[in-house]
Order: sequence, then C-alpha cells, then structure tokens
Amino acid sequence: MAMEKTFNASEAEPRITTMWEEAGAFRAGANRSRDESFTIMIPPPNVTGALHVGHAFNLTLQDILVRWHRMRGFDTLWQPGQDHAGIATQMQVEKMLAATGQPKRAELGRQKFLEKVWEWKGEYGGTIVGQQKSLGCSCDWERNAFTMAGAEGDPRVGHENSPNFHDAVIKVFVEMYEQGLIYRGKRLVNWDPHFETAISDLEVENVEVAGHMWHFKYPLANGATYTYVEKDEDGNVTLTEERDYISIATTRPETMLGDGAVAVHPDDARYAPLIGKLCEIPVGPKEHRRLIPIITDEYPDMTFGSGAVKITGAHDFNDYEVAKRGGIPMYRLMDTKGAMRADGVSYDEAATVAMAVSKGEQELSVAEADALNLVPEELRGLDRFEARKAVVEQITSEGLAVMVSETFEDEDGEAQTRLVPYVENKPIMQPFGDRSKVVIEPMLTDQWFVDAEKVVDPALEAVRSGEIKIMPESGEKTYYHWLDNIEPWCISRQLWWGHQIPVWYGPSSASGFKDEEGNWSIGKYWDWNNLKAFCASTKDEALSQAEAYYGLPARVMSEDHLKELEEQGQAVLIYRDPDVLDTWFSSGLWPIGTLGWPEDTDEMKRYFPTDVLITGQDILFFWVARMIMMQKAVVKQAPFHTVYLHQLVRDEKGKKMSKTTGNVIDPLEIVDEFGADALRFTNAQMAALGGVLKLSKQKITGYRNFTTKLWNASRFAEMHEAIGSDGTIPTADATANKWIIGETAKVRATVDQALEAYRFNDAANALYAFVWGKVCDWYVEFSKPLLMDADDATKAETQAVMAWVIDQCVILLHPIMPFITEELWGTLGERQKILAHTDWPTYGAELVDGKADAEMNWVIGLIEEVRSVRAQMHVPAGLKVPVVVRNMGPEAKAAYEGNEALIKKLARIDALHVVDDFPKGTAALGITGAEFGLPLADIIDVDEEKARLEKSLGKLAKEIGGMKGRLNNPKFVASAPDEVVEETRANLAEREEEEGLMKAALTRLAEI
RNA sequence: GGGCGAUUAGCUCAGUGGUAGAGCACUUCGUUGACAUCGAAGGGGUCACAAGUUCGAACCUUGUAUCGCCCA
Repeated sequence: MAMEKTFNASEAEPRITTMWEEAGAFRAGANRSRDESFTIMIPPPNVTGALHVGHAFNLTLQDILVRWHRMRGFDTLWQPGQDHAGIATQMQVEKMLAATGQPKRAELGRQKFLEKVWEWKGEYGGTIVGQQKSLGCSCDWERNAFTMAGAEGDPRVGHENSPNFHDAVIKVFVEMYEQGLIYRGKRLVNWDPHFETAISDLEVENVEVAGHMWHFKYPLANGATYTYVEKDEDGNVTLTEERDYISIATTRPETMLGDGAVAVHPDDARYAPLIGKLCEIPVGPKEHRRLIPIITDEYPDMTFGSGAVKITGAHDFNDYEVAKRGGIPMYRLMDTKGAMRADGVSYDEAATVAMAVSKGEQELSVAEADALNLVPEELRGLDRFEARKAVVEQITSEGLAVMVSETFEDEDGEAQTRLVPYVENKPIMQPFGDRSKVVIEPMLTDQWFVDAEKVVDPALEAVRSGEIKIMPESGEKTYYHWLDNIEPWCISRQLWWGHQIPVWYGPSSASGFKDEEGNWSIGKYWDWNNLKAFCASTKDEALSQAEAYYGLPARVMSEDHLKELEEQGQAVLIYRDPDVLDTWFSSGLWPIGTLGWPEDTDEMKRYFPTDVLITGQDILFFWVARMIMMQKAVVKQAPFHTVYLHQLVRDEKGKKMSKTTGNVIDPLEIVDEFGADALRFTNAQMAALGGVLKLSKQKITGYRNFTTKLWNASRFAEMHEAIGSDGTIPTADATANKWIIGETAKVRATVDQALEAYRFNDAANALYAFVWGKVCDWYVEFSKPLLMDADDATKAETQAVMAWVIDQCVILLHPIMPFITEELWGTLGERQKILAHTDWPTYGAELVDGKADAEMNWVIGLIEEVRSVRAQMHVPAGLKVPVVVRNMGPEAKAAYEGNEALIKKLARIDALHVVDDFPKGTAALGITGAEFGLPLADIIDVDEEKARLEKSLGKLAKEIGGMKGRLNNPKFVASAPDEVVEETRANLAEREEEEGLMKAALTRLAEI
C-alpha cells in the first residue's frame, strides 16, 4: 500500500501515544540492557497549571535525553508529577466556589474547604498530564507523584502510586527543627494583603509604575537650628541656609507613622552637626508628636534626594536592615489586610511609650514594639492608600511640606510664580503579588525560617568542587553570588492548602496550673509571646513530648476553641500551628520524595542521586539551590550531577509572552496545527546553551516541512522496496553507497557528541543537515539511476543501503521527533521492537571510506559546477548538453567513470567527449583533476562568461594571497601545527590549479 | 547602584585561535521518475568600536559604546 504524501500528525500522534502507553514503553527500566541508571526528575508543574511554551521547551529537552538513554539501554526513569501550589490552588478553588454559588472559604472552615480542594484536584489536576503526553513526553506516568500525596484527606486520585510525600516533608521539618536548622521568629517578609499570607520573593513581581516622591520637613526638636550648606563637585558652596528641619523624601508617607529614626550617611558633612539629635515626625496629633533620633548608617545615598532617609523598620526591607543594625524599634502599622491597625492601646499611650524609647528611657523587645499601635485614632482602620492621602494632606496643611516655586499664568495671562509642595512624579518600582495583583507590603510578622546560613556550605561546596555542574557556566557565578549572601528562608504561609506545620504550642511553663484553692486555672498562664513549641511528626508524639515537659496530662485543643481555654480542665492544652509550609519547601524534596524516601525503597537505590535537572534559569535560587541545600542536609548527597538552565521562551521579537500583549503562542495549538514533532524539533534547534529563546510560527513551519521531507524520502524508499533493514550494517561496492554509509556514521558520532554535551541545537542541526542536505539532496538522487537503471546486484545493494540509511535517520531522529519516526518505523518494516526501544547505534569512523568520500565530494563538486555554469550561461534547464574534457588524471577518470550515470543525470549531460583542445566558446569548469568544459559556442555570452571568470578569479586570488602570505611567513611554518600547514599547502595547490584553468579560459575567450 | 550576559548576512541566530556559517527572507530559473510543506542557481558580512597578546583573532586581554536580564 502506497504511503500518503504527508504525515498525518493529528491522526497518528494520539494513536502512537496509546500504543506506547499500552506497551508500558516508558516504565522505569524499560528497555534496560545495562546497569547504569539515568534519571530525570520533571520540574513539577503547578497542579493548577496548563502547558505553555516554556514547559514545552523544557520538556522537549528532557525527553530527548531520556529517550536517547533509554534507547542506549540505560535503566531509565523520567519521574513525572505535580506541585500542590499553595496560593494558586487555593485561589482556583475559591474562584470555583464563587462561580458555583457555594459557601466561601471562611464559611466552609478549614476541613470542608480542604475537601473541596482535593475534589477539585481530582477533577482538574490531571489536565497538564494529558498535555504533556500530547507532546510525546516519555515519563513513567504510572509513577505520577504529587507534593501533597499522603496528606490528610488525600483520596489518591491522579497520583495513585505516588509515595507518601507528606511523610517525607514532615520528617524533614522535624529533623531540621531538631538540628536547629529551622526556627520561628519575627522578621520582615513579603506580605500579600489580599491572600493574607507571607509569600516568597518569586511570587513578587516588581513593576515600574507611576509614583510620587513627597518631600517633607522633619522639624528639629526644641526648635534647634543648624546651617545647611551645599557644595558642588569642586567644593564651591552653592547654598547656605539656616534650617530648623531636616528634609526627607518618601514614596510612602503613610509609613512615616512607624518611623523609628532618620538616618544619614556618616560621611555626609551637611548633617554632621545633627547626629544624635532628635527630630519630629511631622504627622499625628500635635500634642503627641513623636521625636526620633538622627543616626548614621551606610545605607543612605548622599547624592540621592536630600541624603537623609526615614527608617521604618517594620515596612521596608532596607530600613529593616538599618533598624537591626542601629537597634531602632520597628513599629508595625498595618493589619493582615493592609489596613491601618485598629488594635491595641490608644495612640496617646503608644506614642508616650515610643517617645520614652527615643529618649533612651525605655527599651522594647521586638514583640513589645510590634504590639504598639502608633496609628493615630483618626487613621485607624483606613486602607493604606487612603491613609497615605490623609497623611500628605495633614502635613501639607500644617506647612511642613518642602515647597518649590512654580510658574503659572494668572487670569490675565500674566506669568506669576507661587510656592507649591514639592512632589516629584517619577516611576517607582513597586512590588505586586503575582497572583493577587495587589501591592505587596513588607510586614513584620512571626514566621518559620530555615536558617539558610547553616545549610548553605555543603550546597556551595557541591558546585565549587564540581560535584554538581551548572550549565551554562554563568549560572554557577549567579549561584555563588546568591548563596554567599543568603537570607533566612521564610517557609511558613498563612494558607490552608499545604503541609501544616508539625508544631504544637503550649504555655511556657506548667507551674502554678492550679490556683491557691487547688482549682485548674490555665488561661492566665499563657504568655503569647513566650510559648513552648513541640515539634513532632504526629499529634501523639507532640502530646507525649508535652506531657513529659509539663509532667501533666496534655491534650490538643481544637483551633476553634482557643478562647474557651478557661473552661478546660484536667489537662494542659496545646494547639497546632495553623500555618502551612511554603510549597518550595516540599518541592525542595522532590528528588527523594518522589522515590519514596524516607522508606528505603528500591527506587532510591536505583535512581538516586538523579542525573540531570533541566529547568528555567529563573528558579535557580528558588528551587535548584534549595533542592541542593535540602538534599545535602537530609541525605548528605547531591540530588543530581548536572543542572541545565535555560531562558524564558519569548516571541519572535524577543518579547515576553503575555496575555495582555497578545503574543502568546499556545503549544497545544501548535501541536494541532503542525504536529508535536515540529514543535519539538524547533525547541531542540533553538536550545543553544545560554541562548535567548525566540519562538516563531515561521520557524515551526520550517521544521514541519522538515518532517514532510523525511516522510517523502521514506516514501521514495518504500516505492522502491528499499525498506525493512534488519539493522545489519550493509556492505557496498558502489561509491555512492559507501559514501552515504560513512556520512551516516559521521552524523551518529556528531549527534552523540552533541547530546553528551547538552548541545541540543548541534544535534538537531546536524541531523537536519544530514537528512535534508545529504540524504535527500544527494543520496536519494544518486540512488535513482542505481535503483532503476543498474544491474540487479547494484540495485539490491542500493536497496539494502537505502533501507538501512532511512532506518538510521529514523532512529537518530527519534529522541527529537518521536511520533513521525515511530510511525515510519512501523510503516517501513516488520520490527522486533518498537522504535522507542530500538538499540541506538554505536558504529563510528570505521564505516567512513576515505576514498569513497573524496570521490563523491569530487562528483558533487563537478555536478554543482556544471549546474552553476549552466544557470549563469542561461542554458535551458531541460536541455541536455555535452561536456568536454582534456588532460584527465587517473583519479578523475576513475571518479567520472565510476559515477557516470549519476553525473549525467544530475548535471543533465548527454555525453562526455575527450578532446585535445577546447572548441571555441567553451566555458571552463573549476574542477581539479581534469580540465572540464561546457562547449556553449552557440549560446555563450562572451561578456557574461568573462565576468563570471573574473569573479571566480577574484575570489581565488584573495584566497591564494592569504594562503601564500601565511606559507611565506617562516614563523607560521615554524609555530603552526603540522597538519594546519599541510592543509594550507594542499589547499593552495588546489586553488592554484583552479586559477590556472580560469586564466586559460579567459585567454581563450579573448580569441573569440 | 551591584551582578550576569549580548553585539556576526535584511531577520533570527550558530560559530572557544587556522579558508566567516545555517535557517528564514530576497533575486532568477524550474510541473526532471519521493517531496511545490519542493528543486536548481545566485546576491548579500570592516564579525559594534579602539588598543593589546599571537606566526595567525569573530574567538584571548583591556577599554569604550549600545542593548538585554537578574538583584537592590
């Protein structure tokens, strides 16, 4: 049955996917024929996710490596799975609840809500798996893992065989806690006021927005004054002014209420007399204006604004550091929703305490400072942006805004000047929650942290020592830079969907649990700032820890009953931390958690440590570095030996793809339109190490055309019964056959070398050039006379060679283009095994026949030269012409005679005449080994031919000049490697031979 | 401001010391026994700039310019 003219991807791909699945083709260890294992852990996509081009790219590279290793007989595992994605999933489910008119999250309560999440996950969590399959990903899908597997409520849908990831996460937390690597503390974190949780840096998008910079006067205490002097670069005084204030610029006036100090640079002469003095925050009730100290710190930039900055430690990351260094109190101003605080004592009382602190009369612990609400009554409860307006308004109306003069036209059109508050309109970088889209608030809160400094050293060492290699190398520099300056890692999230922190709290002490009358009286002994934490894998363990600690029975109180404490009796009550762990904490354990750790599983033994991690450069810190740190901390091993980082996939112009720009390419649409193979080949082809990834439909179209080309070459082979090789390397007599066998061997070596070095683009380009440029352009053409006009033996030989060559193309292309190749494999022969399990070839240079190689290159050169001259001399394409030759050397004679049929056909020559002299009007061919010419007396255009020859001569002269120059330089001959000198000599000889021919031809032309 | 990187054909990009490349686009020709999702031929480059190292530099060194990305 004749093959269709093109490959029908949309019909074949699902069919082949099913075939692979039914055959269990991708199970761990499938097609294994050797002991070495090869493991890749998929970077787990969010369970809420849908496949985008970045995934498609990333997955293509992984699949190429995995299929390549599987075909080579490695014990191969590509571990798939999904990440539970705390915020994203919670958000998705809340949306669904709203859309379907169900009760809200808060109304449902934690337990019920989590049931809904699990339901949702069961229904939609597998979406991306199907999409990954449609790309041809050869993961062991039966092992699909999930980072929440085994957690409370897990109904095991879609990740039936996942190891109990929850156990692994909890065990690691407990172990790290016990080793002192995890602690709880009050620190500044990125706070999302919409979701009311801490979020990671990764979930923050810094966006440049139009902002304002207000300039305010902070009056000096007690009406003090100083001489403010400004100088230019040369030290000339440009401004002298008596001032009773210090000028402060801010983009966030509402945070002024929480200022703890004003800082200036220690080298800033302008403010030197003010150091140690107090100044007034120009906002809040007059009678309770707070005074704050003027301190020095390296942080302020003397050249920026006034050079003085206000320090609000509880609401700004830079200020936080300054405040820590300078012992400046940090006053939190907002609640979890980003509104100004309404809790605590009155402003008067709070301000009085803060004043005492400023004056050094009192000290506050971090917790005490945090408890103090310094928001004036009239601003309490206001949204932070409303509060900003109010603060600006108050300060300005009081005349404490810095004023500048402005020109305006009065009613009569006269130019006038007036003083206006100095407010700069300027772009500022503002942090937004990537999901909530609200402005992120740096907020001082109680959170759990991994003491990263304590686990960073083994992770740094792993890369420094070469145990782990990061590609491209620039990634290693970035890695060092980040790890050398590592910050504590906030791992708690105020969410419900996630691994709940395995810590229970109780009172710090059980002494005095009974009052004088012997009655139980627990509640008043709770000091919320001084709790005892019990960290344990299970509730029962926590309880026994607590009982041992208190010497009394302990029980876990329900979260809902915190306030009923007093009513409880007969036991110490402890409660569980309601927060959950950062999703990255669990995905940090991905390499071991998916393999069943902490159980001593067969998979851990076989597949860990894994081999390569392929992921986006953007999560080097957030995931890769943390995985290395955690695996090193937990199992004392590096999780992988190679990290391959790639960039973001962009549109054809290099722009980020985004829905708002409308330049998003949907990989699933591409698969529908062009087939998965075309997308995959494009991905491989653009995967230059460290390169910018620009994807365009045009490029994909080109590689779709390539699949068609391969299909049609196979179709040709099929038409001539040149199919069904059994894999035996054929032997050949015909030079063309010998040659293509050698070319195949060469490309196999190139592809292996390229993949060995993760140079996917080199592998793809080599295969493209081979299949299209060698097999289709030349070998198929060469084979035609051999298959159709030659003797039976030659025909049979050529059939065998072509069958083998096409099979090799299909095998070598399989890792990049699995579908069309699997289809061809099935179409072109009766096979022992499916292509995905076919042995990868190992033949090499021994198949290259140097003589055949040289001969075919000479033949190709001759054909190209004839075609070129024909085209330039306007010989009609269909017209067959004779060729004349003289002074034919033995090699040229053998080469010509051995391939006469091909040459005649491809160059459209009807006969070769050996002559002593070229007839007049013969166009010379620049071929070595003989003088060939095209006798074109009737049609030759003398001027055109002259121009052509002169052009060739010009090129030759340039080349010859360069080579002669080098060879005449004794230092070149002395210092260059011998083979380079030899090569140059040989090359020069050939070019000079050609030059001779051209010159002779030019002379003859002059005779016409 | 700090860090990392880029600059090669009209476009997108390979190219780690030895004759400047590919794909696309462009021009001309072509229904030649697989393929018009094709074939043949062709045009097109001071390898950003400057200095240095070297027999030899797109490649190594230094500086300059411009443009990205990440972090502040």
